[in-house]
Amino acid sequence: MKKNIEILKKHGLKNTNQRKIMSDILFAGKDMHFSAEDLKKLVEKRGFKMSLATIYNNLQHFVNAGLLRKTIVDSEKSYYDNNLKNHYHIYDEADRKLIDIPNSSISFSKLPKLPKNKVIKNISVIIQIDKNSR
Amino acid sequence: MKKNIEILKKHGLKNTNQRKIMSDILFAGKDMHFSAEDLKKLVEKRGFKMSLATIYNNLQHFVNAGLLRKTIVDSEKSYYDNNLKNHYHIYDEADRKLIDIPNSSISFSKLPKLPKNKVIKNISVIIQIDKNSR
DNA sequence: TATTATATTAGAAGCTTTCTAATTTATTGA
DNA sequence: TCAATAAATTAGAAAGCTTCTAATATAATA
Repeated sequence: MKKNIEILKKHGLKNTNQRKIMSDILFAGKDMHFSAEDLKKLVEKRGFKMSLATIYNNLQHFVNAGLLRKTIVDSEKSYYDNNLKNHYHIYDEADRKLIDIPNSSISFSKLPKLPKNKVIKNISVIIQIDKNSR
Repeated sequence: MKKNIEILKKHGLKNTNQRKIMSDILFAGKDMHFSAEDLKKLVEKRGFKMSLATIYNNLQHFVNAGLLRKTIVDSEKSYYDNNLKNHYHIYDEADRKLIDIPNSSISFSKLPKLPKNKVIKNISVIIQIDKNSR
């Protein structure tokens, strides 16, 4: 896919086979949440081999370039999100699944005063669902 | 401190030297955020030795017993919080510090509809402060 | 207080993530 | 266009964080 190569170039990232493979999966247009290991499995499913280290390194580059987001959900593992629109998450502990919810579905009527000179970068809201509910 | 021993007993936790040491630090009445490694340093500062594994194991037990909370802030490490009152967090990326903010300082005017039969366990709000603001 | 059952400790093992030397890709100049 | 040089990338190895489990300690029972 030519488009993906151009996306990489535009962000100052060298165009390598490994990145092309990752981009084909990540920028196909479907919203997804995944760990590095998840992505490795998807790469292998397509018949390619790639070191997990390479996947980690490139995910970091993609995040720095603004092509992906690293989400804060779980303290055991890092998860990435290719949905760049501002949004919140519902996290279901039972199946460890993250569900995107649009920005418009949560509103604040009150927010705290910040320390002097501090600026909000992001507000992350995670609604945890009880493991025992079903 | 006798009180801490009783807290442990009340929660079905056996009374060991290691837990007494941890309790003396954690339940002294001061709100704190810390990692397992942080706590190990505090233990050593008091002149005791304890395996990091023991600290991890016991932190988990304390969380299960409802004496501590595991917070979701950083995907690199687990952080614990001895403040059990419902509250939210401001996370300052620059110095990697968490600041507690009381429940009353944030209000929602709108929350999303949940999937059928699912019940909210917790809403975690983290306000990330921009690294470059000062 | 001795015996049996249960829980805890901490070294070792297992994940997840980062580091760095070898390699690949891009750039420059002829 | 092609060789030489510079810069970035790959992936094995190392490091860091967390869990597992056999040996040990604590609690329960008689």
